[in-house]
Amino acid sequence: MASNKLSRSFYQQEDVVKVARQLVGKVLCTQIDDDEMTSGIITETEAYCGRGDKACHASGGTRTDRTEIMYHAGGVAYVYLCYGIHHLFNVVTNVEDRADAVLIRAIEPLDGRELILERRKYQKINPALTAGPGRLTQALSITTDLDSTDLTGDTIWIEDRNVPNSVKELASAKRIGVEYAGEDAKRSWRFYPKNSKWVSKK
DNA sequence: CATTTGATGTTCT
DNA sequence: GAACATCAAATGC
Repeated sequence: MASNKLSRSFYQQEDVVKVARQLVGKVLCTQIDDDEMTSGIITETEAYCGRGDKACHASGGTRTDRTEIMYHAGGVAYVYLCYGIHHLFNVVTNVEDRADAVLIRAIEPLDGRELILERRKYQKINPALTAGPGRLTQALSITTDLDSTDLTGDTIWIEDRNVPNSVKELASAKRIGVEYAGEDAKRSWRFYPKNSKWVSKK
């Protein structure tokens, strides 16, 4: 069966907010070492724009060792450590030097559910398992080791399986945890399916 | 229930 | 030394 893996041209679209919308309902997959493949339906995203968005790590065109990968052409992973504990996964978008990215905040488990439960030390499947940016990376075994990984490769990738969520009505809201960004904190650049349980916060 | 707090490490000033 | 795109456990109603 041919896989509908998202192509480089999908990630290189110029409107990062549009990409964030389109990613809801797509399927994020990881194949780590010799583990079984794990995946989940993306249920929550946030857009970060390199130009004119104070909430973005690369706002104002600042380049540091950490943010350098955000200036890469779209289609690579940006993974960083948050609060010393959590690995947060972003998709770099747009063409080279724009530094746009989409943060994946929540998924609904699909493939490899038993392995996901094991990684999270959970007994049952419920939203607390994978709804939250630090939770889903643990579930899919995404760490900063995977920073800069090419999303068209065989370690982390995103597929379009035309799952029902992809046609649900989307809700939007302010981004989480960016109060420091002043006026930019008010932008409604967070997206999730209306009525979905697999969302970190309403 | 809601709210607070402690854990934890890298980056940047 | 402060800040940080968070989470889970503990405490307060």
